[in-house]
Amino acid sequence: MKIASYNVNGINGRLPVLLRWLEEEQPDVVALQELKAPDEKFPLKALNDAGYNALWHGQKAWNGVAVLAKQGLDLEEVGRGLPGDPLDLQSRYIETMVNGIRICCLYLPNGNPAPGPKFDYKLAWFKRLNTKAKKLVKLTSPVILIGDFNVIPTEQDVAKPESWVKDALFFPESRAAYQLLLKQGWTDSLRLLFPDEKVFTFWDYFRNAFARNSGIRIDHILLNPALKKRLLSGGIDRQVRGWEKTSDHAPVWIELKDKK
DNA sequence: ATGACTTACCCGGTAAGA
Repeated sequence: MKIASYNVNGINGRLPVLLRWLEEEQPDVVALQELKAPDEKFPLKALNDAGYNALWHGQKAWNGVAVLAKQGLDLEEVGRGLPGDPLDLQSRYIETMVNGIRICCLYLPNGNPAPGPKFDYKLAWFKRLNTKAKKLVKLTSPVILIGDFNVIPTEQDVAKPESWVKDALFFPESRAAYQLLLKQGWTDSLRLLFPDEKVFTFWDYFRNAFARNSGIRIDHILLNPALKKRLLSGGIDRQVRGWEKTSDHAPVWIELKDKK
């Protein structure tokens, strides 16, 4: 089973790109972030026609997450939003089950400018995620934490570390929170598969960053111990970043061994 | 470089992204 994550940066604005990628790569499950669309504007028909069922948690103009699963797979919602904030106004988390695998799709706050209230919100949201993740990692059933974490974990995950030191994505507090998460027992699947390489999932629109491969790795697929042993392969569909009217992120994916 | 790009909003300037 092939499971992918893609920050689409506007699901309606990027719909042709999303559909082309689904057609070419045929992922079984997709976690989407940054829908930038309210629930009623989610392009369900186009996705159905492309062979996918969907569950989504949208919001006007910003944020928004969804899980797609190929028709024929069993897709069910477990819940949306994280505990710990009574208002929880931003649509950044949706949890689903797909054929027995718990898919937890998240879009962690960016947090810039840092320091400041947005950075405080990022760290608070991260703390809520880690509280939730601590329970999930212990499950004996398979669990995936997948999405745009807006964290550059280490210097290996950025082309030019010095140009990101004043950015919320690379602040010590953000990196520390991600390390705390891993310490719970999660496996960063792409880093496990590419231990010595610089691989990126985001290149900004400025300064011709993609052509210069001046990227960062911020989209992550974390596996609990029950799933780690089923990891076969993975990669980044970086060609998608070179398409017309594309997102500033590229899709990232893993392939899992089918359960006996 | 409170820069540069790109998009959603409502209808041209602001907010947000990373």
